[in-house]
Amino acid sequence: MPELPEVETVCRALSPVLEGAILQDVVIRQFSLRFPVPPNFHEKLVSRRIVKVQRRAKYLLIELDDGGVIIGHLGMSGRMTIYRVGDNVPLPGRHDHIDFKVVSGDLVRFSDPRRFGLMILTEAGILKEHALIKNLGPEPLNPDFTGAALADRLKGCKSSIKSALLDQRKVAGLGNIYACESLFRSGISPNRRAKNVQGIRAIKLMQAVQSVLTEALEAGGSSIRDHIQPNGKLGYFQKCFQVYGREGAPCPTCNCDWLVTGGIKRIIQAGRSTFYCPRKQR
DNA sequence: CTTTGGGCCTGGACGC
DNA sequence: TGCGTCCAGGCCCAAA
Repeated sequence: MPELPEVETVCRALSPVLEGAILQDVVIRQFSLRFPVPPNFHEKLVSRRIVKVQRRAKYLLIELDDGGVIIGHLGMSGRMTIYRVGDNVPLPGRHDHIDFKVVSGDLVRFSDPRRFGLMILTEAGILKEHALIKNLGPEPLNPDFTGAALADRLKGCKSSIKSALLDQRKVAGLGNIYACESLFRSGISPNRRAKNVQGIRAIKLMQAVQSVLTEALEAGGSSIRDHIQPNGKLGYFQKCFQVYGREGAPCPTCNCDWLVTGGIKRIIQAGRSTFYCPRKQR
């Protein structure tokens, strides 16, 4: 499911429930995720107080009062569901891998049918050096990540700009959907070499990235396939997609005759689908 | 060093 | 209804 806006939505939903809460029990039903859930996961968490819930790139970071940190990732199909005290908590299904129960009676359930997600432990003091964290690029919604900074990071990069946007070392948090949408908004061809996205193009791209992510966040993320917010509401940014998943549809902004042009194209780059308008994007 | 492609998993959509 | 095929928002890792 989740790219930056979806993970941020999850993070914002979890924060008021978990921050300050003491973990009463952690039930692990499935240890086999992208990386195994560590054997001491339960022991390290129970009776600890959660002090902070944060996001870095597409990772959730849940910090404990003893300096422990849970690194969580939702993979492609991961979901967090919040049950407030008194809510009816359904019996766990086969994909409900971990329950975090806090003393107030609230419960957070991690589910992930495809098990590409992960839930592991580290320590706050060494978090920044953790293999999963240390190579992450800057956060695109950080205001000091400018077009010039992006251009600098793309220097010498021989891959396509589309593939570069998916590289978490260059920009953290973009996935296939928001990479496609950002390129469309900025009028840049996904096939352009990344190193040639400089100057005004890089500025426009960075503005597009930030506006797409901000609007998606305001919509509660995109609900395609099974992504829903932890409160059960559907995000609705998928209604705003201009190219993603719209192969053959007329381009929403150029008034070319789409019966002639064929409208939005789908191509494969580095094994991933890219959607774009060849007329608007150069 | 950089870049690409395979693989990890399951479920849903589609064609026959 | 059932079966096979293809596809999916991510990321690690081996290979080129």
